[in-house]
Order: sequence, then C-alpha cells, then structure tokens
Amino acid sequence: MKVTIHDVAAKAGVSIKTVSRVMNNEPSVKQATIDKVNQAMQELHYQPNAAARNLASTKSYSIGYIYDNPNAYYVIDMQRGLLDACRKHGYELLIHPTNAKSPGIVQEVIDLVQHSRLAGLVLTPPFSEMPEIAEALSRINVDFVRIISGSTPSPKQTNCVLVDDFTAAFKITNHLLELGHSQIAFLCGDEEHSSSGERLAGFKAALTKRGIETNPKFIVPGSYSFESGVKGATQLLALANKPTAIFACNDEIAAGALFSARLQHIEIPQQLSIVGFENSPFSRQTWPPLTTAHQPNSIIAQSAAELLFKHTRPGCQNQTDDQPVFIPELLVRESTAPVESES
Amino acid sequence: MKVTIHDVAAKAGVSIKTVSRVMNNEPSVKQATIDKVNQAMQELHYQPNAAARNLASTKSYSIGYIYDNPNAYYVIDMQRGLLDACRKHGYELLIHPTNAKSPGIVQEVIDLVQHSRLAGLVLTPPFSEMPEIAEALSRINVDFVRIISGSTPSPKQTNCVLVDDFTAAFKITNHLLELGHSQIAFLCGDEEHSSSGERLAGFKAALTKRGIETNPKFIVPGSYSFESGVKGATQLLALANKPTAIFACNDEIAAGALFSARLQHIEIPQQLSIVGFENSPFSRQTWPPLTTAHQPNSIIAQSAAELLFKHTRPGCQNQTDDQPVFIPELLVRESTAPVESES
DNA sequence: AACTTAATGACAGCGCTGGTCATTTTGTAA
DNA sequence: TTACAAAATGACCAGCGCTGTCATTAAGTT
Repeated sequence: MKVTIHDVAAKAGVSIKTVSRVMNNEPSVKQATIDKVNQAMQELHYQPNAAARNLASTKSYSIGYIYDNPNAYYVIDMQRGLLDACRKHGYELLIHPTNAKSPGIVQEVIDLVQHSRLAGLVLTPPFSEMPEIAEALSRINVDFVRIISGSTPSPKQTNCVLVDDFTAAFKITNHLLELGHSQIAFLCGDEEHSSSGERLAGFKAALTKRGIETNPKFIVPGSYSFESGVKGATQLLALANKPTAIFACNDEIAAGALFSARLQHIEIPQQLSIVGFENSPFSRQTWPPLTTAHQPNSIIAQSAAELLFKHTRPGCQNQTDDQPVFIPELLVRESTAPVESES
Repeated sequence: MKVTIHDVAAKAGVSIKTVSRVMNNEPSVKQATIDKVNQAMQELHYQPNAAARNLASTKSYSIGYIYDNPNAYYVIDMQRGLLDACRKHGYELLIHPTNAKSPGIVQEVIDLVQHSRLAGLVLTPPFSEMPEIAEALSRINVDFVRIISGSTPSPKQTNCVLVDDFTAAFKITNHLLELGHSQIAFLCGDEEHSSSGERLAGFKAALTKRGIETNPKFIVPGSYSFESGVKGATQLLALANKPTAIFACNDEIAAGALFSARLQHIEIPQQLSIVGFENSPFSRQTWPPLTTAHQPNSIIAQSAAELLFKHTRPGCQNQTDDQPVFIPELLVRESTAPVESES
C-alpha cells in the first residue's frame, strides 16, 4: 500500500542512502545507479513523503503563491500553472490569499514563509511590484520569482519572468493601424500597475512609428474594471472628433467600452473597433467577441515556478540565469474591422 | 525564532505529551491544565508543525478541495472559505484542479487521497453530485462533505451542506410577482446540475402558488453560460407574446439575456425585468446591475470544512450531526422594475 | 487504608535527511 | 600486472516535531 524509501532501495538493490542521494541530486552517483533507482521508483509508484522530507531536511519542498487580485480568472490560471510545475518536481503549493494594502503585509509574508518553511515564493502583481516585499524576502534569505511587466531582461535582477506588454501592445496597435485607423484612443488600467504603463508605451510607440501624433484627449486614465471602461468610453464618444478605435488596457475595460458604445447605438465593429488585452474568458463573453492579446498565464506561472526550483534546488547545474520573456500574442476576433470609409 | 511543542511545554510547566493532548482535544486533561497550555501557546504564538503531525500521526491534518468549475469566481470564493477554516483549525488545504469528465477520475481522486494522506475532501458540483465518487470515498473510508442543492436535511446523508436553491428561487420569483409580472420566463442552466432543477422547481412553485400557469414556451433549456443566455433570451423575445420578466438561472446567463435584450433595443428594466442568481462579480459588471440572489460561497465553504473537521477529529464531542442549510438571499438592484402598464 | 479512576509523563518511532566513516568499485599510471 | 588514488556506495546514527502506547503518579471514593 504505502511505498517507502526502503522498498525502493530493496527493489533497486541499493541502500536507502543512495536512493536519497538520487532524489536530491547529490553528486557522486553513477548514471547507471541513478537509472536503476529511478526505474524502481517508477515501478513502485514511489512518491516521497513530503512531510518526512520537510521535517528531516533543512530544505523545504513547498513554495507559496500569494495573491490579491480581483481577477479570479487570472488567479485560477496562475494557480494551475504553478500546480503543474509543483507536481512535476514533487513540490507542494501553498496558496495564500491576502490583502496587499494591509499595513502589516510585509510581516505577514515573512511569517508565512517562516512558519510554513517555504522554499520560495512566486510573486505576481501587485506583490511583484512592491519593493518592500522583495527587500524583506531578500533580507530573510528566501528565494522568490517575480512576474513583472517588461521587455528587456536586466542582468541585476535574475529572478524575474517578464511579460512583454510593450511589444504586445505595439502589435495590437499595429493591427488597428493596418485596418486603417488613425484616430485611436487608449483606456488605461490602474496607474500602480506597471503593465498599464507598458501597454500605453507600446501603444504610443506604434503610433509614433507611423508618424501619428497621439492626441492627449485620447489617453484616458482609469482602472482595470468594467465600470472604468464604461466611463472612459462614454467620455471618448462624447468628443467632437470621436476615435474610430479604442485600445482598452484589458478585456474587462474593453467589455465596459463595448457596453458604453452599445448604449449609444454605435455598431461594433463597423463604426468603432475595440481591442482588449489578456484573452480572459471575458473576451469571449461579449458580443462581438473581442480582439485581444493572448496572455498565457498558466504557462507563465509554470515557468516562474521552474525558475524558482532552479534557484532553490542545490544540485542543479542548469544555472544559466535566463529570464523568460513572454509576448502576449495578437488574437483577432470580431470586435475590430477596417475603418469606416468617410461617407 | 521557531516555537516547538517543547517550548510550550516548558512555558506551561507540563510535558510535551500534555500539550499534544490539549491540541488534539483528547479527554482526561484537567481544565486548569488546558487553560495553562492554551495560554502558553498564545503567548508564544505557537503553531503546530503540520509536517511533523502528519508524519507522526495516523491521522492527517490536511483536507483536499477538488475542483473543475469554469466559474473562476466560485472557485476562488470556495477556496478562500476553506482556507479560513483550515487556518483556524491548523489544517492544510490541498487544491487539485482536474477534469470531472475524465474517465479515470475516480481512481485519480483515490490516488490523491491516499498519496497525500488527506483527512477528508470537500466536494462541490459536479463532484458532489457524482455517486461513483461518494461510493469510492466511502469504500476507502475517507471522510468527505458535499455541497449540494437541496432544502431538506436528509437523515441518511449527514455529510452535506445544503444550498436551498428552491427557496431562493421561490423568493426571487415572488419579487417579480410582486412587481406585477405574470409573464415570466425561465432560462435554465445545465441539466446535469441539480441546482438548475431546484431553481426551476422553486420558480414553478411560486407561480403555482399565485395561481399562474407556467407557459411551457417560457421554460428554456440551456447551460450556465453567457452564450446560452443570449440564445435563450433571443428566442424568448421573438415570441408573439413576450415575457415581461426573465429569471436566469445564474448571473452569467442573465448577463447574456441582458445583452440580447439590448441588441433588440429593449430597455432594461423598463420594458423587461431580468434577474440572475449567485451575486457573482458578473452581476455588477452589467448595466444596469442585476437583481440576483446572493450565494455566500465563502461562508458555505467554511461551514463545509468545519463539518468535515467535526467528523474527522476524534475527540470532538459536538457530534450533533447538523446539516447546515444556506438560503441565498434576494438582492434587489436595478435590473428589475414594476411591469410596464399596458399602453 | 485500600482501591478505583483521572491526569500526566517517559519513551519509541513515523520516513526521511545530513553527517561521518568504512568499504567497495572503478579508473589510471607505473 | 600491480599499486594507488579517486569515485561510488553502504552502514550507521542522530534528529526533525510530533503522536501512540504504556507506565506512573495524583486525586477521589468507600
């Protein structure tokens, strides 16, 4: 019924110590032995007892995921990716929903790590953008990987997974430009999120490259919410010279914008093109479905976890400190169309 | 830095075994001793080491949550509630996203439980409605609590938390009736989910009570999705005698219905009232915001976990096998209005 | 005082790792 | 081939923080 390290050792014809060595990637084990042990483990469906390992070892075999994100889809996807990576490497995942704005948040994170003896932490916005968290974690010497918005790997911070919002936004904007739009407005997300800034920068860069000046009235501050989309779009569509296309900083905002346009009997996409960002289920729950940029959250999460394991695991040679960069890809659906010919 | 059972024992002036007894509600400990130990634990901020407990004990101190639900909001809320209960009782939560329709699902669940040595499982739809899962779990003697749709506690199944969809639907329908509606249509969710059936039954009961016959054309089968809402409502609004109100089986369907109505330039709520169910963020991301029934998922989850702990924990006297019943409450927002006077 | 019952403690051991040495196997140069 | 260093493995023990078992002591009861 329950398989222990002893069973594996017996089956492989080695000592339990050697099995332990194999499991922990310790040096000085012959390849042939490694194979033998691995095979025995497979055949017996051996799974090391995490509790015993945690207890015996100074190392830890679980990582944490702290979240505070109103976007449930995002959290679920991240979780899934982390879980997949954990299963693969025999780690456990500890999830910890909390409030990023609580005053004691730094202490809370430290307590969590210390009490649960975590090997490391995966940080997503807003935590990944809070320097005080990164500092505290470094201070107590705990590994962590941050998922942040950015395009160029920086040599000084090796523990990041980058999502290249800039380039993705650039591409989306190009899509609109290619459809003939030149009057394009931008609905921002929360200022605190660097993703919003990056996307805006990509947007501006694309326009500039075509020699189009950005109309300041077309840049509407806001937040990552449906309401914000409604408000922003309403404001834009009241302008004397309306935009012919709207770039919303995420799908939720886009859905709000879509809604606002409909209220004013503006046909989408004939009279107005709208694009979102993220490819959340949201973008499929509107009509017409939204053109957006697909952000593979689950895979991003997985890669963040892998990076963390690489740091964490002692006997891992693959220390090429690469920083994965993900570029969300353009996904053209029905909310965008060529600009209406002036009639 | 790290507080162990020894520190508590020393502080309280007892042996570690006695501390252990207090933690586990074992009998034969003087009240005075219990108090002493509890105080010491508090003062030292003691948290038992789950790994050590798991290792030493035949009992287990973690529970599992299996999910396969496209509704991320639901999952996140459930998770939060379970986590809260776990923290309170020193348990750990193991989450396991999976595919309910996979052929090997029963074995997968069994493997999960056995490998991770789970004390028990919290089952939500669709798992809570799969007899083969309940059977398998009983066979291997693992506790579980199911969250299911129902109104009357049944003595033979003590391990359920009930959500009284019937009564909630009854109340919602009454709300519409009180607004003067009599031509009310119903957009069903997935047939496989008993919640849909229960809500429909509550709906019908309310109509019957007022002596209103249910128009078969007004009962539209469908699924728990936006698209289904669009389709169903479109169908309804093409009818010669349109309904004046629509009861959607959940918020997502309601959002779809809302959308469809808008497409046809039907004013909500002036010309058509729409209600949803669940009070998911969805219901606030429409305009007007939806009248709905608030389903306190997080609290439901918490109570399910508590029930599980009660079963699991040996030395717990509070064995009154109560089955909590939750009745989602009517939440009136702006998508419902008195029926338009025939003009 | 004799005896029952309640309350507490001593100690082994859960499955594994980390360390220390001893032993065996392998590779390499003389 | 022998000699010898280096690599690979095993034997053994302690101990992680807790629980289970059983022995022991304190408190009641007649």
